[in-house]
Amino acid sequence: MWFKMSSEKHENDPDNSNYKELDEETLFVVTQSFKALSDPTRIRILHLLFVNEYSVNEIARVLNLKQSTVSHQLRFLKNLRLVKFRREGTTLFYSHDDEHVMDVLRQTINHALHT
Amino acid sequence: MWFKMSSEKHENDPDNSNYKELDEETLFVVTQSFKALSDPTRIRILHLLFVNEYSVNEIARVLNLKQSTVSHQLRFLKNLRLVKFRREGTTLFYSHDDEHVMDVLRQTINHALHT
DNA sequence: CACTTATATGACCACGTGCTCATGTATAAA
DNA sequence: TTTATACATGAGCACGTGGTCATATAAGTG
Repeated sequence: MWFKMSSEKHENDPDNSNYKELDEETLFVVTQSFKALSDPTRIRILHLLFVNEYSVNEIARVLNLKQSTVSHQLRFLKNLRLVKFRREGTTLFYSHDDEHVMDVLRQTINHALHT
Repeated sequence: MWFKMSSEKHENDPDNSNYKELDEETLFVVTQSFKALSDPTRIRILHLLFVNEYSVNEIARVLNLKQSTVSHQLRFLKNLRLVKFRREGTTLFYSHDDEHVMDVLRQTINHALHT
């Protein structure tokens, strides 16, 4: 026996009044997450942080970026709680802090590599 | 018996010369994919296209957007091959065309909804 | 305290992005 | 061919973004 799902098409709902939009807050959160991943510098930083923690200067040296550039981007990522840091003397070691976002990044990189 | 993995830390590679950066093309592709998802209007459009196909005017009406706005964003998404369309008379029906990106979007929306 | 090292921050600038208006193009009907 | 409908496109503008330089702050050392 077959049932017609209301989501199959919208021919029974010509005005599409049945469609449930994303609520504003969800839309904002999702947008922000992807915005964090929409810049090559931030992706390079997060990619570096997949496995290890790194200090600001290490990140700058390995990725050949200015220290201030790295600091700015880390602040951006920190505000979105995608990275965290621990202090050791005057040095700050940054590491990733959002498994879900790192998973999404990992998936997308792997997908890009295998196509 | 325990082995020390080289990826455990980078203390055996102080200059981190062992680190393999993302190649430029992969970085570009990944960045572009996320850029497509980093705008609320584009997310709303793709979210609408999760299940059904929609004409340009339908999208504009349901999401309360100008027709030209929708057209511009659809061109953007089309260039990245995230959507496709079929013609029926003068009407163009758009639908999604990249399962991976739609999956990533679905995951992230669900994650945002459940936190 | 002064001095060094590591990082953060603010001002500025060049560039990118998204929306709107006006207009162009394509298909179908009369 | 004219007219109507659906969609695409270009120009212009307001705003956002990322990098750089200069400078500030913070912690450690002597």
